[in-house]
Amino acid sequence: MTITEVSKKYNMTQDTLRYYERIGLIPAVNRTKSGMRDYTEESCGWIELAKCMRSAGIPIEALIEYCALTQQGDRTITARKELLVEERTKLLQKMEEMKKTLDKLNYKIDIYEKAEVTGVLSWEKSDRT
Amino acid sequence: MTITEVSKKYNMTQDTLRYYERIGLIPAVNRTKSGMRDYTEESCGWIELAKCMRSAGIPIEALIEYCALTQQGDRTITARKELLVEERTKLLQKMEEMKKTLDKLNYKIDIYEKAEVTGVLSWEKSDRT
DNA sequence: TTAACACATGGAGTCCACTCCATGTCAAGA
DNA sequence: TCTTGACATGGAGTGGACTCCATGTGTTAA
Repeated sequence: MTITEVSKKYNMTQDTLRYYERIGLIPAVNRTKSGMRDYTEESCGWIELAKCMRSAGIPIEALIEYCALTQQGDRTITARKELLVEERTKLLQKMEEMKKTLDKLNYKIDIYEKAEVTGVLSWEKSDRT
Repeated sequence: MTITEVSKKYNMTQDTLRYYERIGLIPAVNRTKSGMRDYTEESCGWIELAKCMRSAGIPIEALIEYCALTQQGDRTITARKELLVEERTKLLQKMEEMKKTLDKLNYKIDIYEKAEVTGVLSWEKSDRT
């Protein structure tokens, strides 16, 4: 696949695709004799993984590390697993933060909705923010 | 409360506290006659809200807007509610993305754990990333 | 009253993750 | 063959969110 096709498939810019490859977030992509990128099935798998991880805010540095480990063969399996476990822990923490924020948002929206009907903002104690 | 006390209470740097006030993410804080910040209960409420919202990645711009609306009185109640609803929608979307990523992470960690025992990476089809 | 330390301000610097640009090569249709 | 549009590379620029710094004033304990 050409870079244009991949960028359409995953809805990512060509610049981002080249950037990810350049910094080693995905392994080097195959080239045609003339130097054009020719994405394989496996390249696409990496792109998809990168997109998924980045969409959840997993830092680029961790993904570069993971990609590097992968290219060192099966002896890095434990290291890779540990890296992923660590990122999972951080992700879970972020999700908890977001859940708290969601609750706060729901609470405030509820107060505002009531106020639209009654004309009165019924905040709890000193919570007039 | 002094800025040092507030920064300890919320575990935020004084620089961040001043920064938030400077950009209007929280309303202007009271001052002593000599110009030192003197945080009230309500100021603290704003700090807490800012910290909570930012920890979930709500953009600073939206929070500045919300703060500005709040200072324009009750006639902005609907606008404030709509702003919060919009941010809630985005937050929910992010949480879904994260859930997908979490599933992927769990799947991969599982494969790596099995590989540590069996010595074989049992990826599905072309999913060797 | 005088070190030593807290606080204030405005502006510069940093980090992350892209995104854009200049310049040059390659390819495919008129 | 010529031209136009896709692709390549290296490097510069951008936006968001802080974080640091220089300089000046305030405060307080010995």
